[in-house]
Amino acid sequence: MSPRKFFHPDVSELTLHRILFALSDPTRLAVVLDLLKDGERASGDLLAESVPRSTMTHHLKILREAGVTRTRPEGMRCLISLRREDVDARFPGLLDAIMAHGGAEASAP
Amino acid sequence: MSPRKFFHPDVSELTLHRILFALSDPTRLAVVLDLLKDGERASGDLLAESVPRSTMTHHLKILREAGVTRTRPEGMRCLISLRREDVDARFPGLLDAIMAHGGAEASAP
DNA sequence: TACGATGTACGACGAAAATCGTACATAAAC
DNA sequence: GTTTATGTACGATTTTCGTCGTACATCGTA
Repeated sequence: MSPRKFFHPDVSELTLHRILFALSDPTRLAVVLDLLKDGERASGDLLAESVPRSTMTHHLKILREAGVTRTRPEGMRCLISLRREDVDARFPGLLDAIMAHGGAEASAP
Repeated sequence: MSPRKFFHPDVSELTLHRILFALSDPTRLAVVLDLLKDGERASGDLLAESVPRSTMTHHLKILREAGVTRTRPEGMRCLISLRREDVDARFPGLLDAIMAHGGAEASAP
């Protein structure tokens, strides 16, 4: 009965165009802006009102496999956080620039 | 006999997710990194060896309509440049972060 | 004007992505 | 063990994207 496992790429495997692609979808960008503002959040609380669960799972998988987020199971739920240090280490200033933009288009599509 | 015209979005119309999408394709990212390094360049000189002209036109159109680049006709050719001030005004630090990454994945796909 | 050079428009094709319903898996509580 | 809450896996569908050939437009020059 192993706990749930999630693949997370190593820092050295992060590529710029993959990260940019992950952030180029309005829904995923809104998620990341939420995380930048509020820190770790339960996946079910992210845009819960406007996106079906299976769709959110899909987007979170893309963010996770691009190395942008970390998924940590906690009981029944999943806690999502940014891999800020990792992304910063490889692409310094990128998340800062995105966070600086802030809530201007943080709403869901 | 009007000269060729190209649509360029106003600074206020730039959106983060559109810009990130424009930069998320390896070919387009390579073009932008070239422009960051060398300044204005003729479109025909960009990745000329590896990308057919109609394909390059397509990518340059996406970059231009996202507000990342400016296209300026000069005789038979088209000179492409980054709209650095405009992108910087709206998303400070974004291009800096991308340029900092530099040539690590500047090669074509 | 006719020609060669450069770039665009358009269309077709295949690949990839976004959405989401349903079925299944996991974890906690009863 | 059963139930309930949460999230994933899978598949189907539709849309979008990337590629590129061909035809056309623009520009300079002979």
